[in-house]
Amino acid sequence: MNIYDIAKMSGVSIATVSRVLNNKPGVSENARNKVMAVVEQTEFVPNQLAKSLANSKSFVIGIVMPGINDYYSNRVDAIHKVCKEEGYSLMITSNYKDTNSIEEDLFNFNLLIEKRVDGIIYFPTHVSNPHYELLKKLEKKIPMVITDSDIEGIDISCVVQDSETPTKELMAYLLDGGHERIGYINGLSYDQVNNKRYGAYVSSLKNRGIEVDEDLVELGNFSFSSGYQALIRMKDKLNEKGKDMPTAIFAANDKMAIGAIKASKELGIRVPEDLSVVSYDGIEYSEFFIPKLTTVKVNQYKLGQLAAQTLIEKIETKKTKRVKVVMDHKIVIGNSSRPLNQEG
Amino acid sequence: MNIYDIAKMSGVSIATVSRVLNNKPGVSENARNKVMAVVEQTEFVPNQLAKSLANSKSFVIGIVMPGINDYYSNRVDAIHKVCKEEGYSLMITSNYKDTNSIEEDLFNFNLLIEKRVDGIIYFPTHVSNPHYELLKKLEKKIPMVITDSDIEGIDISCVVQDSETPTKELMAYLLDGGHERIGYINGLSYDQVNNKRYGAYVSSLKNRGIEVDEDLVELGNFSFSSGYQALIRMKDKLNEKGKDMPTAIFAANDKMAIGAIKASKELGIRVPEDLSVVSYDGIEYSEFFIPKLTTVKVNQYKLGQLAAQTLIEKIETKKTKRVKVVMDHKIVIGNSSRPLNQEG
DNA sequence: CCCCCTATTGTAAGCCCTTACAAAAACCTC
DNA sequence: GAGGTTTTTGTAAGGGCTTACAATAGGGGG
Repeated sequence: MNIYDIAKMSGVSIATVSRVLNNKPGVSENARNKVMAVVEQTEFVPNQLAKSLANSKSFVIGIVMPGINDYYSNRVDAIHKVCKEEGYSLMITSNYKDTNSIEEDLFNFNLLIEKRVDGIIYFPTHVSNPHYELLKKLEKKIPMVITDSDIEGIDISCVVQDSETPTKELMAYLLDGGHERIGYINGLSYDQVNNKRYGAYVSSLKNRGIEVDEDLVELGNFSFSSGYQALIRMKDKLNEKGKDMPTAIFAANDKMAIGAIKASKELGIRVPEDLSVVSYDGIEYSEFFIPKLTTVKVNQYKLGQLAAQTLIEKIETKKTKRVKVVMDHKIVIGNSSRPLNQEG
Repeated sequence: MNIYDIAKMSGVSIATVSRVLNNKPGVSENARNKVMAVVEQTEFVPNQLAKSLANSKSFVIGIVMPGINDYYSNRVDAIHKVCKEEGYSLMITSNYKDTNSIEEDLFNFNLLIEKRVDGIIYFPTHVSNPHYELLKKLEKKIPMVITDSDIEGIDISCVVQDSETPTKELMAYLLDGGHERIGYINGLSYDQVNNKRYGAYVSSLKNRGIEVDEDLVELGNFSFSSGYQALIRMKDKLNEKGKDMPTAIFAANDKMAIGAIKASKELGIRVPEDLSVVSYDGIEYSEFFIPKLTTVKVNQYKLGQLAAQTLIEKIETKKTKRVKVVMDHKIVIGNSSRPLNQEG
């Protein structure tokens, strides 16, 4: 069933059918009615592939992301919503290699380009040199927006979180509260956002004249259990060296903070009485965890909206000006932390 | 840039180019090399839209889901992984109307059909009469697999959880532990899975000769805060009527259980000492929440895998036999519950 | 009733592929 | 080298749509 059939059945030409189907002017009321009647009766569904082919426009937007997980679900939901409102569909590709391999990102980009998506939203985590080369090649091939990473020298708009300011604010909160021995549970080292957070942690300490103690820094991978284990490792290591536990810990994300608090409880360390734990992300759980987390709430939903809007604007206006959108943030003070000298 | 250009540049015909591009036999080594050289040099990317049009096969699978959220992310991730391995891409559509409106589901189905996806995975929540009509129409139009709901009289394969057995097992655990006043925090009433859980709760009580006390049943909407509020409402209502709180509560999902536990703590009700809370889903967070939840772990990842495999098999073999796959489950006993008579 | 202008309609080419079928080339055999 | 096979190659039609442009119909004025 195609427009030739519809044309025949309604006694008009395919051009007229096409015009009716696309609500274009220049069709008599009579012809329009005849066509509509046949379309309804036959439940005809035009073939978008053919349409896209003829128009060189697919009305599909692609996402290249590290994995479809709870961390990204709000962001993707927002992207989908905006796309839908603007008439676009969403094609999602994600990366299954452990290392978020560049090969697989490349594969995903090619897939989307072959499918002739109108634009791509990229959630990079790594930004290595080969990524740079890859993006450099893509920058003029297809409209694109990057989230979270701002890559210098590449003409691609981005929507990013300001990772430094909130980290500094939260560090100031701890330091002002009298904490000086502040540990850190770090995330994966290739992650640009993560590294900025860590960098701000280090500089916050230095600005107050506090030396960074390597023994207070543990590495995790953003998961609950890695936070759990990181805390246990930290405790063991400090024990061994005869050092005290820190009075506060900054975890690079909420999940690791939760894991660390769980481990603390099991080790008899009370949070926040003995140990303040603060973190980053403001995921939904952070509010319902007991204790409620002190964290930086990043509005993933808005981040997704902005990314989609930026991309669609780029697609539709063909504007080439690079835009950098910085998300606002919000510090949430919960019950997982408190000033050092507070009684209670 | 298209195959005509490539043909011209490499001095062969488009048929030969097409054969080379698709690794088809019957091309001389010489011709193949010439074409490959040009393809590499020009970085030519064939247009999948045209290909799909010519082949009547898009290698795209669509999902119609209620919303892209953390609950579904594992399932979607698994679907994507299987699709990718089998050479399919994924197009996601979700429903933004509060009520998961049938109109929007219909819109999404039409969108995917217009885009000529090869098959659809549907995550229904409602299954009302209009849904039935809709699916009845679609059943022969396009290969489809439904998750979670088994709809009688419709020739569409499904992958479902067994909601009743695990609920009964968990109820037996509570009842065997001496609990008799067992409350329930229900989810949304249109959700088939939810209703089966509730039904099993009711029948478990009846089988032990326990009357269902309506005052012990509260309604939530699966969110943390609805569980939180449900518990507070229950307490207030029981207070008013001069009744005791139940000794255990079955929450229709983990999030509501967590909300309820949070509310309990705030009201001075100790979990599990004063109140056992059990629930359903086994989300990642349930294990790291304090206390660790007693819950039914549903393997969302496997569910997604099975759904995708079932669909792809249907697409590729054109088999018409309806299949019903039932997921296995696992009861996880955590620290949010305990036998009534246990001291501690 | 003729002429001109506008509104409507249809034809055909184009978007980029695949593939059946015909044609040409290469290879064997005797 | 003729005759027959097999392999390679190319032409052209088809998949379903859009749209420029030509053709036709309809309307108004004189």
